[in-house]
Amino acid sequence: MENAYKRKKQPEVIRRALLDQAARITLEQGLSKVTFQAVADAVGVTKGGVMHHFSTKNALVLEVFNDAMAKFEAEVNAAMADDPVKYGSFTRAYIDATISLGEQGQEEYDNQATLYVLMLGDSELRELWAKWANEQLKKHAATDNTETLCMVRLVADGIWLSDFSGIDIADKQSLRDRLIKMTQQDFDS
Amino acid sequence: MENAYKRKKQPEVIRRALLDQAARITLEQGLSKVTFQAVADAVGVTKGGVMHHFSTKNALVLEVFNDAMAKFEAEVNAAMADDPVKYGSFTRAYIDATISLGEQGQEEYDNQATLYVLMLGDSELRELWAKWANEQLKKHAATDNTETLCMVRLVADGIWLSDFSGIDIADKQSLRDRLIKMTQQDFDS
DNA sequence: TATAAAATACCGACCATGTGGTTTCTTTGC
DNA sequence: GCAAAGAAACCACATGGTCGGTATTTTATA
Repeated sequence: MENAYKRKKQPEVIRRALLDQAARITLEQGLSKVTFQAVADAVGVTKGGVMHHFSTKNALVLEVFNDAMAKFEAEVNAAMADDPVKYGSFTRAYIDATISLGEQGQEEYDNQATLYVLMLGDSELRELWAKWANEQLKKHAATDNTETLCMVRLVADGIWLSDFSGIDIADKQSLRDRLIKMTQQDFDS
Repeated sequence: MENAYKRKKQPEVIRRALLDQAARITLEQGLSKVTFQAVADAVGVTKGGVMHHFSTKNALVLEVFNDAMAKFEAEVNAAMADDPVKYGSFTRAYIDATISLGEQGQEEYDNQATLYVLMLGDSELRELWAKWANEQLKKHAATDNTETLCMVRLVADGIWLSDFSGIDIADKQSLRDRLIKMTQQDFDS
């Protein structure tokens, strides 16, 4: 990204890079460090360049959030498509998308983290998230509405939270297996 | 708090008010709105007054965080003291402290929320939290170390997260009862 | 116990800097 | 040629932080 004016213009590529870097800075340094300048520097563009894509900081953050939400939704949908069983399929997909077993080695990009960090810090984003989540709930009510399945998803959330904050979980793999088992049978009868 | 210079000096009272208001602003408007000026205005004191108690913004936020952690610890300890059964007592106390059943009506001050919001937004606070939490875990390993109990606490975390972000939970009371039941018997045997 | 001294609590004006945002201009691509 | 992509210089302003002052409280001293 060195040569400034002369470089080939690839707005889509730049836009993606801006979103990615903004998300990275959010996670690594907190929302307050997500400034136009910082994002611009990270991508190798000027502040004006960033503002061409996202006219205000709120717009930028909102897009980062929507992007993370879309990725999460895509992940869930993909996992559901691979699941032959209907009962609990959403919950199993949720587990897949939420619990990372990657041990170490840079768990790619944790868009779940982006989602939660942004949402917990801003009440407007929180509302967006709640709306989206409640819609999902309703959408999969037919197959994933039992108390046990709900609880399983809550455990998944809890695991993510612990993981992200660095709290030790004895045997995550075993716990995950247990959760999956809990989705395979109607405990609530 | 009207008369400025002449008013009686009560540093402890002011300090408490500063911490409380800073926490409130954190929850209601986000960390970025927690400025010396805003906190000062909320308490009825000048910026200089705030800075006398907390010399830097980081120091202020750190104190707010420590304060919330202390409150949480006190809440857990109090609940444990009232519990005659040893097995799972920490987990039951954790449930008590984490899951608010207050329906509506201003759930007093949600210091759990303060804790999480601050910690998720700042990696240093996250480390503090992880350290504290892992210590608690170790401290109560004798009575609360089974996978089931761990899972129960994770559900509690999940419930808090859902609650705070506004996601509907079908029957929280019933779920809570179920969690409590899960702490009363050694399912892992 | 009276009083001087030192420390504390707090105010209010000030400053440097970074930030979000505006504008103008150049370059590229169609 | 024209619209989009992006650079570059600019501005207003809020914010974190400094500083010197004043009132009150505590401590030391006699």
